[in-house]
Amino acid sequence: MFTIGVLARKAQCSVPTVRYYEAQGLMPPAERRESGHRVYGRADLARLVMIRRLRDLDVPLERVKSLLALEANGKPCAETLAFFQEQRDAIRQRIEALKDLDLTLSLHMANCQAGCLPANGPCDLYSAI
Amino acid sequence: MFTIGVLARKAQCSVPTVRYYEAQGLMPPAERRESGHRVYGRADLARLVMIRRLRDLDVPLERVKSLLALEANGKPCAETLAFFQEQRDAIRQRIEALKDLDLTLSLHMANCQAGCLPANGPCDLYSAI
DNA sequence: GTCCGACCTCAAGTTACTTGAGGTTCAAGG
DNA sequence: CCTTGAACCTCAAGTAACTTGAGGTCGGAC
Repeated sequence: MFTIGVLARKAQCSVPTVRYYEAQGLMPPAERRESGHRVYGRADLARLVMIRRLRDLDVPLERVKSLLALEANGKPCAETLAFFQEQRDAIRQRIEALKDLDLTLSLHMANCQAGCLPANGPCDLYSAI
Repeated sequence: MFTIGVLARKAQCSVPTVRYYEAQGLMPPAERRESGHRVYGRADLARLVMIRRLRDLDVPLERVKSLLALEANGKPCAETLAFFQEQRDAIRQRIEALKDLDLTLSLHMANCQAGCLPANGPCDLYSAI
């Protein structure tokens, strides 16, 4: 059992974001202390982490919401399985794109250091494309 | 020389986005035909692609703008070099995080297929965390 | 007991686009 | 030549996902 601040830190997001998710129905209404302060448990953290992961992949909140609802309703697994497959493919594509960009930047930086840093002159950003 | 539609397609973004970037001063005011239609060249494409790449890394538009301005002003290269280094580090971290998530999803899917698909029952989303 | 950091609510602001309305322009076919 | 549908134009308004701000309460260390 922990506070919203601790929850947010563990899930790597801001406190207002957690409250926002609750307001949007992505997180269940949190239990409260007498004082009105929210209290969270392990399940809440798990759910929040999952939301954040999906958001990192740019899955819209609405889709995250319906996916979580799907799980809660105990609907057939095939639907979520298909979704995960899709996400995994997206991840792999993204990894490839990032590797490509990494290489591009490295080349650009090498050019930059070789030709332009000694003279302290400008370097051509577009050469990186 | 090509139209805004062709430019957008080549840079993998929408036509309104290109116009938006122009309005925000990220793209230079495009040349126009008599008709008022915008006309673009290779340099424009290069610039737009760079903007999109940086945006894919969640670099805010303001930062993209100042970076491009830096290049245009012919300021010392060290500043942009540092920026690229930073971006490259971010990319590498992101690749690692994505690989991790990929593995997690794969494991989850395997569980899902083994334990839950035959019975067509629900599978626990949180087991993936 | 008091003080500071963490919590509360509610409203408004921000970023980066997207969508819609209402109207020209271009180019391929009849 | 004419027309017709896709692509272009401007300007205003809408959207997603947060973030920030104002104004106030709570908790626990000194």
